[in-house]
Amino acid sequence: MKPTIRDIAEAASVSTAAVSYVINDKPGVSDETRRRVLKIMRDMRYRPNPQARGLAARRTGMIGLMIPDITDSFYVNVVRGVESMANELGYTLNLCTTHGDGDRERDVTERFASGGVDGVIAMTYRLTPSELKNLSSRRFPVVVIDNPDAAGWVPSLVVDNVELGRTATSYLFELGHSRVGFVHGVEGSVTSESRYRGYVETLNSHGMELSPELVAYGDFAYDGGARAARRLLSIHNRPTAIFAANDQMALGVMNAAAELGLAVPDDISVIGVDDIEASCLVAPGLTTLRQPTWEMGACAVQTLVDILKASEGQEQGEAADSRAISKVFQAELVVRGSCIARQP
Amino acid sequence: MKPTIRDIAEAASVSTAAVSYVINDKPGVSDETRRRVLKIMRDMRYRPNPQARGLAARRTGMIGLMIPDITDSFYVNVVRGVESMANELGYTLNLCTTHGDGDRERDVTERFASGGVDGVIAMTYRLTPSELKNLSSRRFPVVVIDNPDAAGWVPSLVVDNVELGRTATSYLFELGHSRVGFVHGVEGSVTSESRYRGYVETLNSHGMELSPELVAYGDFAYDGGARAARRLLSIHNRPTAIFAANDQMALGVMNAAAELGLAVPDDISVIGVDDIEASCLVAPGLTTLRQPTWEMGACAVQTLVDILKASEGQEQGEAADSRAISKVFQAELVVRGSCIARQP
DNA sequence: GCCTCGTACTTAACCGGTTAAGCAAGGATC
DNA sequence: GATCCTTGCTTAACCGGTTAAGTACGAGGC
Repeated sequence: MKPTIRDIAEAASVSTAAVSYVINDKPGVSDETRRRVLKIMRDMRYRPNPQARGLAARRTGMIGLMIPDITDSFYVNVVRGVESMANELGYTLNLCTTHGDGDRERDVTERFASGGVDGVIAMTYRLTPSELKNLSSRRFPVVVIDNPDAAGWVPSLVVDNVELGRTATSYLFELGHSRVGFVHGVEGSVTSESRYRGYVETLNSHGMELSPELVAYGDFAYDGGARAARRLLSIHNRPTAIFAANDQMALGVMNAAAELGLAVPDDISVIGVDDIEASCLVAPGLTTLRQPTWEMGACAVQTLVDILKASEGQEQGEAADSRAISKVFQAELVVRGSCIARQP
Repeated sequence: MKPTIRDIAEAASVSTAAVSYVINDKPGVSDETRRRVLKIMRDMRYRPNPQARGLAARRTGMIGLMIPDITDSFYVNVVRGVESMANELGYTLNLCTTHGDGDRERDVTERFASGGVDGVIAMTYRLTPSELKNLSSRRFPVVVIDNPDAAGWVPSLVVDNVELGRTATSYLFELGHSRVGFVHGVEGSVTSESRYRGYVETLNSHGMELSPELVAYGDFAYDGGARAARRLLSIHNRPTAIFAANDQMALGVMNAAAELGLAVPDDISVIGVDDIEASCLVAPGLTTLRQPTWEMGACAVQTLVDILKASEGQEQGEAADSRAISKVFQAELVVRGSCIARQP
């Protein structure tokens, strides 16, 4: 059987308390005893039981991570950041996927909150800000990523999608394109709407009016992008560049263009968002906007752990500075071959 | 503060033991009391503390999941299967990525074994079979996925990569191709070697000799595939079809071919393995072999939980049927546009 | 009427740690 | 020499559950 703290205590002829102090690097043990105990722990291959530790110390050393879909590279990259930082800070991850189902999200958070984890990093679009707010407290922090609605209610990390839209559109303008199409994601998506706003703002700042025939709806998937492209590219004064709200759609646009006999980038430039793996596996490579997903994941853990650390000090529980910290991240342009200067 | 079992017991005027019996659906409580306790639990929004439960019952309800890389779609799809089934069976997941680092793998399993989880599902190529065997026991089962070396030592789930190689190669032969190139992954990869064996066997069964100039090494990545393709396609009697050991390389092959002025599939057919997202986002779509990743993930959990259940009965610990169950899965051909019958 | 047995509980030990409080010994302070 | 800190430990309560063993009570058998 695995050795327990009692076995170690016995072997070292000290009390379990002393061993506990050694384990946790607390004062009150002489250097000599400390060394002896450490040696015995090593010799007996002792590892404290995390459950018992957690129970007594009221911490689990685990962070709950809730994402809609582990297939989507956006989330996956956030997970990587979370994993890295969590690991560095001595936490371990409890992963749950929700498939964007609100009930499942409630279920999972409930389970998390019931003592399974010390805090939660959530990517959710279904839970309302007040639900999140209710769940979250100083001793059970919830950090939300990529949900602008939650900002102000709970600690949040978001990408500035309006600015992202501006960056993408400005880039195309700088290349000399003036008729730029836009492909939305699913209708009602806050993310897509924000990118659209950046698009419109940039048009306006260049003294242009929005042409409704240059805007189409996709569904964030390849086929939707292709459909939208067939629409946009069949109008009489067709755009010379298309900005799609994500890469899957952008790739759909590229292939639909090819089917229509239009070469990318010579006849039409295409830009996407996300920098998914496929974007550098196609020819020409897709120019896109990379969101700092890894960084956000890492930052989320950092934020969570900071709150946890802060709560250790004061016993207040709720009071004090309960305003939610929000952090805004900017996307970065990744230039590949799918956009070129407009042919004169 | 959150209610504990004592609060419930008090509110229901029974002992904590009675409440525990209710929680765990055990006999020894009258229907009336049971109902009363259940109602109170609901009213007080009581959820038993998983740590305390685990400590007392010697189970955590968690499964450790160790994968090399969460970016690779093969692993991700396994994770999805694991997640689904674990969820269904009432287990929660503890995810760790190792980046294929042996020390980290040892570290993680060590941590898992020290009481964090009830069992482990591991995708590892660094730990030796005997290390795995040592780690694994009836009360702490380890199920290994995709490591043929481990089969026979611990319960294992593997894909029949030789058969996969045969399927891919036969398919190309059936389309009339007789000069078929092969692109290896990194040198020494068991997976790649197995696929290669299937390739060679199929050649032989069609009465052909292996032509060494038709075999090249990639590195499982896009660039390696492209490099290999440039080699294979520049020989004087070039292949009419290429079988790459994974999709990333196959896409590299496709693009390199295009750069050389060869059309896919008209001049050259290409087949890959894995069915990554990009494979259906390119034009033409990449014909590939899909491994039953989801199914393997789900099956791994099933196997693990079966062993756990079985161990509850007998107290033997080690003895009895300690032979490792192994299960072999077959890949499935996914036909898209990148392979066509050889032009006469 | 007594014994036995099953049912519906309760009691209390235990899981493996943490931690507040207590205490003995030795040195400094006055 | 009595008092007061420190230092270095030990004791024991506690975290929130589970579970073996014990008990009280009513029904059934003889």
